[in-house]
Amino acid sequence: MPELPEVETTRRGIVPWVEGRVIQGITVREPRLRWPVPPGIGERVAGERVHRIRRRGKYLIFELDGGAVLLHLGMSGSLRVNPSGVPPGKHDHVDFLMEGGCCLRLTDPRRFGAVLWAPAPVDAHWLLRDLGLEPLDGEFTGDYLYEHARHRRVSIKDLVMNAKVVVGVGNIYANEALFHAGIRPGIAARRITRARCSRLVEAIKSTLEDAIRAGGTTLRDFVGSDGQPGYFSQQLCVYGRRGEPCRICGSVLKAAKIGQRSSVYCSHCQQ
DNA sequence: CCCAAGACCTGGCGGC
DNA sequence: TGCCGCCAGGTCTTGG
Repeated sequence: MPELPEVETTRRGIVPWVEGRVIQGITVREPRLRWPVPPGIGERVAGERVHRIRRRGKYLIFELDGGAVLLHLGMSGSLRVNPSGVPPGKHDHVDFLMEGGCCLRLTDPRRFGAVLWAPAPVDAHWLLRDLGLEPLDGEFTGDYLYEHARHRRVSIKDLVMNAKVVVGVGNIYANEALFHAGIRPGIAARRITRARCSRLVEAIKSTLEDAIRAGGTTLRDFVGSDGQPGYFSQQLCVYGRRGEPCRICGSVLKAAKIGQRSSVYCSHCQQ
């Protein structure tokens, strides 16, 4: 379920093991991910130092000389640091063998993840170039959201999940942020006032920050990169709580399909 | 350009 | 216990 907080938690977990170290080689057991893992990627990156690991939306970017490895966890991916020599499991598709002997392992049962090479300038890569603002960036404001919302016929939930507007807001945190902002997920974006856009932007920021602080949400198959689960699931107000009482007013939470995705909301607290 | 729906995959769950 | 249909974190692609 990696959304932005899970990806950021993963990034922070692997930085001490990867940043500043040389990649000795890559083992690709299963190249059939969202896009095929490029056949020559091992030769391209072997012997290169990872200068920095940064995040853009839900992409992890390993910056090397002359380009970067782009990594996406899809819907079911996770990255772990293993001591080398741990036998791979069925869904352990790619290993990065690091200087010092540890092994960064990508596990992804559904294979919606990606491992790609992006030549410099990395941000011009076709997967990155059209991405919208980072939600935690100061440029992401109520006015920015309002300008993107005011002529759009899609629901406000679809709009905040649109990566061309703002990155990193997936189904879980869209539901949560709309609850905290008191906005029904199915309302047309064009009907949201500037003031409510501001409230929603603040809710998106605080929800993501709280989730990062908690180490992400634990759902089914996500485990933090250090092998420990995150704790944000204990703070979820609506996601996965259809039929349960609202934590604020006690009303039974309702569910609806919006833009093909399940949405849960409180019909009393959200208007 | 905008929007809705389809596509890619596997695994877990509830129901019978 | 076994099988079947449904559902799930994402997001690119297609067609209207």
